[in-house]
Amino acid sequence: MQRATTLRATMKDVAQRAGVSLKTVSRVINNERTVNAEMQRRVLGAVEELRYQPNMGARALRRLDGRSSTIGVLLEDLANPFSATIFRAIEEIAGKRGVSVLGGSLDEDADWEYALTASLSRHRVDGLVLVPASPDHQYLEREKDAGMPIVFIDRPPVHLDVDCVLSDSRDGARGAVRHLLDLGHRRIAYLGDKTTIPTAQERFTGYADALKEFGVALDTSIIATDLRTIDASHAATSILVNDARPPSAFFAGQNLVTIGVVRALRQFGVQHTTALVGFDDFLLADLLEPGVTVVAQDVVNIGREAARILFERIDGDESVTKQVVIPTRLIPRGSGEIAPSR
Amino acid sequence: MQRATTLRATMKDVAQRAGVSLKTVSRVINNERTVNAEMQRRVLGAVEELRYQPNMGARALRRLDGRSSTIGVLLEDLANPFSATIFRAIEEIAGKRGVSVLGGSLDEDADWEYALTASLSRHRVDGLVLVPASPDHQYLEREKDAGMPIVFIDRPPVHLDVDCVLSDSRDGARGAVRHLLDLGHRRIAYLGDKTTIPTAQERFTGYADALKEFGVALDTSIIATDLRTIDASHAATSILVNDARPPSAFFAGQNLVTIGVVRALRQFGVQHTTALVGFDDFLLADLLEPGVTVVAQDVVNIGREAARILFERIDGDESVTKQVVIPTRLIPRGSGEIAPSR
DNA sequence: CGCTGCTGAGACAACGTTATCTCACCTACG
DNA sequence: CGTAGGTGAGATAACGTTGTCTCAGCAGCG
Repeated sequence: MQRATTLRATMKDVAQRAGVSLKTVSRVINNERTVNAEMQRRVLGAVEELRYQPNMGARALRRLDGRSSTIGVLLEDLANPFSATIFRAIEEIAGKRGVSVLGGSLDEDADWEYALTASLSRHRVDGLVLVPASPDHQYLEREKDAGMPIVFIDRPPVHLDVDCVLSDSRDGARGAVRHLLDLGHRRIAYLGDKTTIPTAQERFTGYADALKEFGVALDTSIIATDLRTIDASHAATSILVNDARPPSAFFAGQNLVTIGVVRALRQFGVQHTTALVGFDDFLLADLLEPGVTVVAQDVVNIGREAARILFERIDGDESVTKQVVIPTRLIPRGSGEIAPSR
Repeated sequence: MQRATTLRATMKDVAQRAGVSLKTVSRVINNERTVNAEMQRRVLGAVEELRYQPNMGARALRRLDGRSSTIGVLLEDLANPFSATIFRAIEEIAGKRGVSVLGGSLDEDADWEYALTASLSRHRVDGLVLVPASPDHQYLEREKDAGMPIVFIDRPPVHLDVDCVLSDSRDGARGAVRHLLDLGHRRIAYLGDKTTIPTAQERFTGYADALKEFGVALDTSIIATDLRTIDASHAATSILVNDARPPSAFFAGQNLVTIGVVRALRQFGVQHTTALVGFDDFLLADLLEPGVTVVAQDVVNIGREAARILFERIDGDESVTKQVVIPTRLIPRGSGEIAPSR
């Protein structure tokens, strides 16, 4: 079989063509200043003629810093807008530095997380951005020690000391529920994602905080958790809406959950009489009737901040690890401003 | 400076620990059968203890086939649902094979496409999936010749012979416009994306086809192109709606364009009297009032098919290049079923 | 004029793997 | 019992780069 690499020009080929030594080509490619103009010209000419592209793998192997010009980004699900927006923000910053991004979706599967981080480790990525699915992150200590900076997004690291960027979930949720309480609601349902997800816990805590402030007792009969899909949320909402004493307001702890609630409220024709505030904004929320009031996360900035920190670490920043909290913003659009009926 | 790679165990370390030769470790790692059980046990023990992870870069360098276990996926914009869904579908198939995916967004910028394909070439990706922004793809011939299979998505290759997967844009658009014509509409506006995008051209052609079938002449005063954003589409629609002779129906050639039309129709309160069909489905289209009728693309299958073909090529398939056309589907939801007013 | 120091360029080794070659050992056979 | 053939394992080279060492050539100096 033809060796695949024989098909591409190597430094050796360029050197031969330019009539210089291998090392001189390397010097030109790496912009070292100790090469005279004429030789440089000849080398660049040969590079052009042969369309030479340096082999990053070989370079990473030999270089002292071992950098692969590659980072890994593992998110929950690249097809959902939250993950996709973050990926895009990171990719943009990486691209400017000439760094390529390896991306993956974990789907809340811890084993898959172990598999993909191992794969990235084998590829010797220069850094990792992670929205973890696993409950314990100590296993990443080894990678960190091997010189791979890690930045967590959305969920704080457990048993691991690395940087983290997240929304102020608890505060955002508290604000949303206060907003409903201020309007007079006292029977506010909570619908949330898997309770193993720290952000979901935080949001629930914010919900509980607000109720407590107003002296309202938690009522487990109007609290539903572990809702992962539009359908699950739709089903849970349907039951609540048709209860003898339905909640006068809903607080939905996540994107898809919110959409499920919207669908169910409309199905039973109570969307104009039941209040709703959702956590996390989504496209077209303003065009529904009523518009959906949400606690918006600044997703783009979460991604940018994570990328910024990661590259600082890659560039040698050894300062103490930090946790960056990005504030949320309540966007009233109608559904959250419906007062309880008499 | 400490050499970064010194921090990670190498085959040599494993060999030493297990008391065997380097090559024996290599044999175990690569599941070669010519190693006896006892040695294998010792090697695997050492691998475990040292948490050895093979260096893919070094492996790719040395192996005859030069495979990096990496592919590149360059799409329009990873933050938009079309691109994100495709990326996810490809990533899923690649993941099952233990292949990592380098992703990038081109934003219709041809120069950025040249830069990113060059970067992927330097990383020696095993294959490339591309939604091109450039008008001419001959420059990729070199990569193809170097043994890098390429699959185009959504837009056919120009001056390059590679596989391609796309939706039947022309047929889908024709069907959508026929649908409106059948209802009696004769004044149907066309709003579309950049005319340099082949898919946009196809959709316009489908629009023109249908009008011709019904003997309706093209009217450039109700045709707007080069709309790239919700705002641009909103502005164009606003003008048309407020015209002395407004169109009775709109055909929107792309996702964001459709949303811009929806916004404008509602702003001027004509969403229940003006028909609308959009190309490409979007989340919540069914929850708007009226629900938005769309020509849905089978995005997941486009991505899967592209990945399938790419890996077949990587596995050595040398058959003649193919073009796979995935059919579209008209989903009536209300907005497309509004009859023209008398 | 001879020595020092600098500058530009090549020779060579090494990074972490795998491919090839070699060899020791064992089994089977005449 | 001697030899052919097979089998498991190590020695060595090579992949495409970059780091280090070396050296030729030359300017500057006493």
